[in-house]
Order: sequence, then C-alpha cells, then structure tokens
Amino acid sequence: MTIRVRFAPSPTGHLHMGNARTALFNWLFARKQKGTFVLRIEDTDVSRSEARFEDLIYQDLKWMGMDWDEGPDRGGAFGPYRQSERIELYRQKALELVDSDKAFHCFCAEAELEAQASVARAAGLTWRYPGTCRELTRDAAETRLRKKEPSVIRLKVRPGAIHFRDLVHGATEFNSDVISDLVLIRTTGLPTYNYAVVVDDALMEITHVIRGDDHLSNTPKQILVYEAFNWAPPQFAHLSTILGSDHSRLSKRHGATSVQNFQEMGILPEALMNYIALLGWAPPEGESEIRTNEEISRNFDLEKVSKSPAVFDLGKLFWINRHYLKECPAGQLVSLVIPLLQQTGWIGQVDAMVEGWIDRLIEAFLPRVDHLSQIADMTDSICSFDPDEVVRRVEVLEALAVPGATEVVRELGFQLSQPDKKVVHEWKKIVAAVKANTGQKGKNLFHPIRLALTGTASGPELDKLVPLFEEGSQLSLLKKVKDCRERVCGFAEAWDSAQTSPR
RNA sequence: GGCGCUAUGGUGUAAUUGGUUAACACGCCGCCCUCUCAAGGCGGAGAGUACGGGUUCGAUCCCCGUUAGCGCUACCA
Repeated sequence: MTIRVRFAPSPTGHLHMGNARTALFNWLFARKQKGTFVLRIEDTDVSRSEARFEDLIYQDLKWMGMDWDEGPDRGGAFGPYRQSERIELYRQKALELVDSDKAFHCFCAEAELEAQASVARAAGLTWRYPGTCRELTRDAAETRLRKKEPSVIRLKVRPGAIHFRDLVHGATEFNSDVISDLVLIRTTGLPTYNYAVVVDDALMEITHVIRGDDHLSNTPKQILVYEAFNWAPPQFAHLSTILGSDHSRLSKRHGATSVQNFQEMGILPEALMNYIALLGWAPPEGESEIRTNEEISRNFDLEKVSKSPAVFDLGKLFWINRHYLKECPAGQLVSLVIPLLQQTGWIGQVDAMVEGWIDRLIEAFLPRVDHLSQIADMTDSICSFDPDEVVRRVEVLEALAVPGATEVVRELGFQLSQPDKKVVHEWKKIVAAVKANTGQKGKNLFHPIRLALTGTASGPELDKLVPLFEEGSQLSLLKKVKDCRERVCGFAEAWDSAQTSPR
C-alpha cells in the first residue's frame, strides 16, 4: 500500500513556523516513503478564512521548495480538496450516521447548553452533553426538522476507553467519559473540524496523519468518528509545539514567525527548511547539521522525532543561513538583493553596471551578515555620508584625538586631490604615500583613513570599500554615492570647522 | 477545575535502549589572523539529567508522586 499524507492548513494568512514544520515533516515523510503528499484547504471557519490566503499558502510552500501531488490547484482523484466544496458530502455522511443510530439530531438551544456548561465549570465539574435529544424518537425528530427548528447533528459517544498508538508518543489512552457527544454538523449546516477531518482523511485514504501536538487531545474524538463509520483509523504522529524564547507558544509578539517574514528578511529557503527540520530532530552524532532536504529525507524517521516542545532559536537559524549564503551563487544573490536595495531607496532601474556594483557590495558585506536585508541596511549606513554629522560621532572624536590622526586625514585628502588620480588602481600607492609623509603606520594609519572614508570605526576591508565608492559615484543611482576624494575632503573640512567653532 | 502531553548545559539534540569522565551543534568566553568589525582556524567554560521518593549491585533511561510549561475541555481549526 502506498503511503498517503496530507497537510491541511486553514487559509487565515501566511504560513506560520508551526505549520511550516508540519508541512515539512509531512513532505519529508512522503518523499522518503515514495508516497503521496496531498494539500487540503480547511476553510470551514468562514469568519477567519479568506480565499486570497490560499494563494499565500501555496506561495510559501513553493518558496520553501515543497511540492504536492494532489490539491485544490492540482486536482487529483480524491477531490475536491477544499472543505468548503465538500459541505454536501459532510451532511450526507452525517445523515448516514443518524440512520445507523450512531448520531442524532439535537435541538437543544446552544445558549442553554452553554449556561449549563459554565455552571458545571464553576462547580469544578466536567460538563458533558446531557443527552436530552439522544433518545428522541425518529418521528419526533423528523417533525421538528420539518418545522425547521434549529438543530445540529451530534455523535453518540460510546462509553469505554480509546486507545491508539502515536508514532512519536507511543501508546496513548483516553477515557471517553470526558468526551461530550460532539457536534458533527452545526446549525448553519457546516461541519465541525473534528468531524470534517475524519471524513476527509478517511475518504482521501490518508494513511498517516502528521500534525501538531495541539491535536493530540482531539484524536480520541476523531477516533470515535472513525469507529462510528466503521473506518480504520490512520496512523497518527503528533509533532511537538514550537515555542518562543520565553517558552510560551510562538506568536507574532516573538517577532518574525511567518515564512513570509523570513523571506522578506533575506533568509534563504534552504536555510529555513534546514533549520526547521532541526527543531525536534537531529542527524546522527558526528554528522553535519547542515544538510539538504534530500539528505534529511533520506534518513528521516518519524519515530526519531522529539516529543518535547522546541524553542525557536533565531541565532541558530542565522548561523545556518550564513552558511547557505556563502554557498549561494553570486548572480542569485544579486537578484535577491536588488529589491531590498530598492526598498531603501538607493536604486531604481538596474543595468549591468549597477549589477556589477551590487555584486561588489555583496562581496564586501556578505561575511558579516546574518540575512540579506542587512546588506541593504549596511549599504544605506555606509553610503550615506554626511561629513558634518560624521564628525560629531563619539568614535570619530576619540579616534582623531590620537596624535597624528588629523595629519593622516589631511595628507590623504591631499593625495586624493591630485589631478588624474586613478584612485582604485593607485589606492595602495596613495596609502603608501600617506604613510611615508606622515610617518604613521598600522592602526594609526588605517584607523583615521577608515573614519574619513566611512565615518565608522569598523566595517569591510578598505580595499573593498574604495572601489565601491569610486564605482558607485559614477553610477546614476537614486541617491548619490560620494567618491573617496569627496568623502575625505568633506570630512577634513567639516572637522576643521567643527574645531574652530565648537558649538 | 477535569483530562492529556512534555521535562538532559542558555538553545536544539545524543547517550548502543539500566553500566559513558553525560556527547555533538548553535550561542558565550579566550587566543591566532587582522587597520577595524566580521568571516576563518584553535582552545575553554557551562548540565550530573526539573524536584522528591522508590525498584535495582547500579539509574538520564523503569515505577509513583510533586512542580512547571503547553494543549484539549466550542456549533475555532
């Protein structure tokens, strides 16, 4: 028998880390087992679901590199794959259950039951549906139905224990005493989650249900539905929750938590996939944690997945991302960085010259970056150069207080101002001249140069920065990149005037 | 409140399934490299396995309680 798994998100927005991992584990399992991966959209909650969110889910999944064999957009032999298109099916199936006396029409007022429940809760008791309509005769029910009394269809929960074996948690047992006669079909005619999943999973012939831990307590209810239909339940595998750094459930307030967030940040999809796979799973000792999906899926084993919740560690994601960034072909990086640079307002239309410049930019900044959007930030802070502001920075003030530092700046300005200087090619010569004429060397030589050029005490090698400034100044960008001469001379001037007229 | 799940350094995971100086990775600290910050290389600190009881010659591993976190307890999914 071939394995069939499914990922069944609700279209309520971008994919979240928890869902992304559920999708990934399903996908890994399907690929490893040469099975079928089906995508199903659970949109029975009309208040939260929106059709446009469905596309977001497809996009996120595709971006991460996952594909599916069946789904609303791809079709398949077990469709439709949107719950909203299966409403009639759920209703029919529920009616079958009523016919076989496994379920019943219930006319109890929701408000009244709720009131009972809250009384019970206040008394510290477990509330269960009292069974009022359970014993209604078929005729009585029919008449009330004909009178269009509002009603739901509820399952007759059988007494006794419910056992199942979870692939990650092992043998699990629940007592049905705690389970109320659950609603299958609501007053509105729409199915409830716990009912619809079962109908879908069974009819779509899903063999393994791999989903979040939060469904573990729902599983016995669903098994009851399988039993009522005389369907064999699938295998279950419940994945642990992903927690935020404070050990509470991961949510927006923990910062970036959706696939979209990471994409915008400039995290590579391979990195995100790799990291998420590491949440609750680890390769054998001594083997690298950096591995492709192929490698992960090759020895992926659901029973090896951790039962305990995992804290999402941005730092480790960044570490993995840095790794993939280094391996990423330059051309691809350039095209990823372009939109980020456009956002900061530095570039508009891109031609081959600009691309070349961006390539240099990446080369200079990449080693010190966790994710691509930092390249745009760094470009912004280093290319914007306002001498009057720079000259007031504490780090500049401190560094220029060192004896000989101002001479270095002045001499550098002088050297750069010589006519016909080919700054990029002669940079080494220029520095050598400054060195010879000021007698400064090492840190005392380079530190002032760096400051006069960039305004900050740290950053990429000057050899990389100089061509960046020179070439950038020739380009017609949205903002002007100042060349080296302009920077140093502007700096020297601002410095002098700040000294003579301290504010 | 009831029911369930989980519990190994700061974080993610190992520990041949009762016998190890409790391992690896991220992070952190230090050193080397270096004009600087990164990157890279090298080294180090950090847990006696949530807590308390058992069982056993011996418990990270088995059992029981406690605590904490999370989930379910809906006509949300």
